[in-house]
Order: sequence, then structure tokens, then C-alpha cells
Amino acid sequence: MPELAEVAWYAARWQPAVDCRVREVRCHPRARVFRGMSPEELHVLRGDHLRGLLTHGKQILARFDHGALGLHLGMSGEMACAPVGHTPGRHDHLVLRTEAGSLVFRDPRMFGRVRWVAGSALPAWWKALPPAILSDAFTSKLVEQGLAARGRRPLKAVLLDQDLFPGVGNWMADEILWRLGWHPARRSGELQTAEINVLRREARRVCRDALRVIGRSWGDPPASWLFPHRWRAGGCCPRDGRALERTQVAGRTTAWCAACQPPAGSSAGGGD
DNA sequence: TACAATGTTTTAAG
DNA sequence: CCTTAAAACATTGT
Repeated sequence: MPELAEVAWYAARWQPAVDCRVREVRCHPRARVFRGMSPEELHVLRGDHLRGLLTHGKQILARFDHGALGLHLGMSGEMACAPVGHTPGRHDHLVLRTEAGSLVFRDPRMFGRVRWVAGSALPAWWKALPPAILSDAFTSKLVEQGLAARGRRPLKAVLLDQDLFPGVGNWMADEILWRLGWHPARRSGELQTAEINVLRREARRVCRDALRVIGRSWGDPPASWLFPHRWRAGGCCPRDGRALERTQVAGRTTAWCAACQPPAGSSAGGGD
């Protein structure tokens, strides 16, 4: 489920335990989410205090006194602060017991990831993350160069590229394209300079809207967005009421409106 | 039963 | 070597 705003919301689930000491570490001995590392290594967390939580796109960093936990929620990951006596469930791969509650990392499909970097400094991989979409470093020039380097790829694929649009996932990419009135399969290299500016602006807008509505309270996006219509069987475009198309673009199911988002060349776009 | 699910990585192909 | 497409990953739900 998690994209930028859902990730922010889940990361905040651990917030109540900031400045609390880890009393006990429980982890599944060989869950895929630990990848190369030995989960035993995480027992060094015992005695450390959780010092803060950061998010960057879909990446989460939970900082402790002597290191940082890098978390990625994959397709089905969740974070929760369960009661102190929480008994780890089948998919609770990591549980940190604190006096404020049990911090749970849960991920049934295990496409997510947990990693540990010792030391109080920010990990190198964290510092190497690309500019966040809502940061000043996310410039039109950056977007222009990113699109040019992926010129033959469909826009949908490039929006999903975490090196250029960190935090954007399937629903956000569809939302951005729908708001712009652009066809998802349009080639990234054919955008004009003015269109690149518009794309940058809309990507930032969708990020802000998502964080406001979902990131703060897991609220339901308004019916004026594509979001609430895109998965429902028989979902219709909230702009013109036409039945939404559902096709594979860039290997992902893509919801779009054939009327609002015509193929490049046609000029009957949606926009707003 | 078979397919699809808000993601990334590896492998194959061009 | 570079870019792009497809397969793989593991589990649950329709």
C-alpha cells in the first residue's frame, strides 16, 4: 500500500516511543525482509533509545543512540505501536518493546526491507537519496534531465522511478497524469519545456495533497480526486463521468480516462 | 482456480 | 556499456 503519504503516516506510528528505551528486541530469525543481514545483529538495539523518525519518499529512518534502522514497507508493509504485551503475529518480523508500547514492523508479502547501520551519523545510503519532490532541490532542470535520460520510456514508468520521483507510487502516478490530462504511455522525451514545469508543479501538488489528507490522519481523499475511483469496479472519471480505462503501462495496472487523457497529438486535454 | 495487489531487484533483450 | 522490458520475489484475497 505505501507511497509517500502512507509511509509518512506509518512512520508516525512509532512517534509515541521517541526517547524511550528499547527493552527487548524480537525478530523473525530468517524473514526475507532482513535480506543480507543477520537479524541477530539487531539485538544491539537493546538499551538504546529511539531518537527520532525521518522519511524520504518511501524510505524510513528510525534513529537510535548507536545506529539507525532503515525501513522500507514494500507492497504490504505496516508499522504500528502495539500494546506493551503484544504477542508478535505471523508477519510481525521485528518488534521492539518499549515502555510506550511495542514497535511493530509487519509485512506479509515481505517485499519490504529492514536494514541496520551502526553509528550515530546519518547512513551514507540515506544521504545519497535523490532530492525530495517537495524540496528546493527538486528543480525543473532536474526533472528535465531526468526525463531526457529516460526519453523512450512512458511517463508512467518515469513517475514510478524512485531516483527521479521518490515517493511516487502507482496511485500517485495515475493521479498526477490524470490531473494533467496526459496519456500514461506518452513518451517522456517528447515533453516541451513548459510541460516539464507543469509536470513538476503537479507532482509537488499531489505530494502536498496526499500528505495533508492521508499523511496526517489517513483520511479519505475527496471524490474530486482520481484516487477513490481508480480501483472500484466500474469506476468513473470524476471530471466527465466516463468509465475509466484500466490497462497495463510499464508493467503496472494503470487507471486513466480516455477522454481527459488522449494520446499525444490530440489537444483535448483535461488539466485544471 | 487463476489472477491481481499503492514495489523493487534481477535478468533478458535490444 | 546503455536503455528498456519482463520475470521474479511471497502472501493474501477475490
